[in-house]
Amino acid sequence: MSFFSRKIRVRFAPSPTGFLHIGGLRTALYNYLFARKNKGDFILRIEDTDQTRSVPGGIEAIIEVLNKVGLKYDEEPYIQSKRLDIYKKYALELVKKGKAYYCFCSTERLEEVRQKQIGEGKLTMYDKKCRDLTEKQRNKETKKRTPYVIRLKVPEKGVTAVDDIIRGEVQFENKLIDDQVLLKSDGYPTYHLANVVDDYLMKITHVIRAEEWLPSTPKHILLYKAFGWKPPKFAHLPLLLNSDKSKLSKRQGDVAVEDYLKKGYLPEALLNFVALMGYNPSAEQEVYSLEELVRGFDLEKINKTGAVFNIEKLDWLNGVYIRKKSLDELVDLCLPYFKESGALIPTISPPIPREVGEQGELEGVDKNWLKKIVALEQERLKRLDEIIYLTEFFFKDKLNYDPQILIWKKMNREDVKNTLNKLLLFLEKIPEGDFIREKLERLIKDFIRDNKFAAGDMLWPMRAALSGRQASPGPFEIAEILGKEKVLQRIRDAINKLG
RNA sequence: GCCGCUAUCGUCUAAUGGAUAGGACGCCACGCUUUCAAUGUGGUAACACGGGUUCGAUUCCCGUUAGCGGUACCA
Repeated sequence: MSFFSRKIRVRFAPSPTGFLHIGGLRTALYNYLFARKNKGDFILRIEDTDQTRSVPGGIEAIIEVLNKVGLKYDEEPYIQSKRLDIYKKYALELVKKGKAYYCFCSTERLEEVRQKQIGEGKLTMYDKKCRDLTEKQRNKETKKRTPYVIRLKVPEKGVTAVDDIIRGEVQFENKLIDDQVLLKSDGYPTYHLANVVDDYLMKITHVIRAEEWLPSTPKHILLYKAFGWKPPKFAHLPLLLNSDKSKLSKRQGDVAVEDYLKKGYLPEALLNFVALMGYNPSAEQEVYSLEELVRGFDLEKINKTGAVFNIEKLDWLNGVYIRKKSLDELVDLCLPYFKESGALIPTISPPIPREVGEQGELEGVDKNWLKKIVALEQERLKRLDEIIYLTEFFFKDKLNYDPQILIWKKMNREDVKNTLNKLLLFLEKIPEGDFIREKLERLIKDFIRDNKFAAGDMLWPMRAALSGRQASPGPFEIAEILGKEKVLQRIRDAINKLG
């Protein structure tokens, strides 16, 4: 950093529409990465200048999600609706300078003008009726208390160039730029005014935002010029897309970060995933910690193309992060899902084998016991919420399943029944204390060998009987968790089912 | 309509004026295995099209096409 250069300052500036959009998360993340990489500041600014669209609790929702995913911002969040007088002051200043003007046109008239223009196949722009009002005309309207807005007096000639870090120079003809409203009739600023004034006041050095803002950037640059301020640098991020390539939206899947969190996507997976939609700091690596992302971050490397949100890859990545968790962490992460599902309510799963561990009981269920269950599914989990379905059969007394699944390959009903009967007799003789995975495995495998069974002929029906599932963890680990009594019970049930 | 942006496997991406265009997800096959998963190995699949520039273009330029974004007293 040279002696003269200012400290890097960026901001994330969402509107509180009720939830944080996944695209917003990516924008926030890139701002964060850029700030951290450059030892700068990352500011949160709430752009709630549309009274009709602000949702109660919207601000809190955004802050909560940012906290949950660990994107820490510097300073207290700035709330634009609390800064109304500032924007008004600056709007008036522009009027005084002759760079903006009062407009008394009603929305009805504006709509008429627009319709007429559409009918004639012309551009839909304000017709500048009030642009050159005399002071007399103006005073007349003011006296009548006609509602007004303040509009920017956009130059009618020339070109405004945006120098974008990601896209290079983009030019816009001034004559195609509308005389933008800066201050609305309700006294609130529009996005354009508030954004420019705040970025100036908050000493923002780099505006990193989504590509949808690129077309309004010349308006912003014109505003900086009108004020006599130096514009920040701009970087317009490629959009996040639905699979049909339209801008990522609800209707085609979840769009709220909160929804992903609820389903059991881990914050680190979400950040990792979203970071890679736009660029990759290296050629081979796919899994990045936040620190690694910071280290490798470079605005110039971001590509220009929109990125389709590919949930399958997110699922894979989330699985990677789940497998990296320690068992203790994972159990804690799964706990809310167990609780919500009611799986832990003892009435549903009464006598279960207990080892009362030092961690104690949890709503009637021993945590060590729960740990064993979670351990079995760790490598199968893609989302935390799947833990419920995956482990359901541990908590139930009666399993409901089609007896057909008990039948392995070319065996028939009778074969399976006989096999299970033999297994039952054998297991009955095994002492309860030997219902430990390794021990059971050795005993049963010996038994299989001694009786010249094919392993699958015995183990498949056993596993299916214990789980009631086509696919599940192996029979020995399930047996250990269920304990002798339940194991025998389930095998008897299976035999009965086979008729 | 007008303005703007963009174009590498189905998807996310890497790289390059000269390479068999690399990785990941997905999918397929095989190995491991009692199933599933995990894991290992291998495979599938891309430079939108047409002109230039150049000894040589996926890469640079122009155009076409397509996609997307914007076109509000919404952000």
